[in-house]
Amino acid sequence: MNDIALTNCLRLLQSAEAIKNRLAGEFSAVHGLSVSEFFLLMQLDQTTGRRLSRVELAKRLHVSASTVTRMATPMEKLGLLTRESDSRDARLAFVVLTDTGQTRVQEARTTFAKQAGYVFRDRWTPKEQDQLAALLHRFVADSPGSLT
Amino acid sequence: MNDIALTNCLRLLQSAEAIKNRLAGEFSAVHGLSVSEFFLLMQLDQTTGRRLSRVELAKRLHVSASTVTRMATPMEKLGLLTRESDSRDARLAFVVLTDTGQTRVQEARTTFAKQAGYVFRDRWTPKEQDQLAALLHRFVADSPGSLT
DNA sequence: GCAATATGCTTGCATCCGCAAGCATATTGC
DNA sequence: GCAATATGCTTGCGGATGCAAGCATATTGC
Repeated sequence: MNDIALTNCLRLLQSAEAIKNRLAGEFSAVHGLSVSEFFLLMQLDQTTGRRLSRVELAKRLHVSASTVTRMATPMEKLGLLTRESDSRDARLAFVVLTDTGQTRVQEARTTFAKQAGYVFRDRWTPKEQDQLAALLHRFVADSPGSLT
Repeated sequence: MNDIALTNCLRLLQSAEAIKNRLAGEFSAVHGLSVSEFFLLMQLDQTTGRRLSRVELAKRLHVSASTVTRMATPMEKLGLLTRESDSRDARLAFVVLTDTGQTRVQEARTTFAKQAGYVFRDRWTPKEQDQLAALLHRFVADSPGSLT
């Protein structure tokens, strides 16, 4: 009845919803980026060469390839991203973070960290936050886009 | 730079994405319910009287009121839900779980618990799962739709 | 009592996203 | 080498959802 895994699953999903809703509003207002777009830029920023193919990006963001295509286009027009092709494989179309994009994502990261701080600070001690980080690490450790 | 709250925020959101994607597929195939619909039924099942107003349901599910309207209609047609009105306030339109709906949600809950078990069992010991539950409890404790 | 405001619900519109199909290029089997 | 298959990307379509507007009912201020 009160299965522990069921409970954790529900709590995890509900917590994520609450966090996302809380962050989304003011975050986009400040930097002109949605949380999804911010995650895309973060992935590139933490990759050597600041470039990834679109399918790789899709895997890391847990979205479809078409979503990556549609997310990248407007950000290219804003100058945050560039498109590059591979000389050896003409199918590949890399998404590359520009200098402008890097500046923007670092500013956004500061805001994000501050907001995250508010969310966690009132509920958990630093020690408990470390515990939580260790437990959640198991989940993201085996996926390539851990972002930490 | 490596702010602990930022890390936890990212890990929590990424974990939720991974879990949701993993559960969504086979879950809907077995019971004909999306995860969102299952959550809606769960909320009603754990409420005394098995009925909630639409705005209250919207708050607990972290969705808009219009989404509740559009989610409830097809489930009424399937006989899982009924609509009731309040004799004292004609604006209210309660969403009520039927006996059929209760049977269905309990079956679905079994499947959900089994899937959740697979997700957690391989990564965490029972003791660690208890730790995680305690930590996440802080997040959902103050919201009315804790579902636990 | 009546106007002004608030609340609950629904609907039109825009947006986001996944799926499937289509196209281009690469790799494999013969 | 060439056909068959696989891979990467884009686009059309449909589903889901939030926002703002609209409608019905309740409450408040006078």
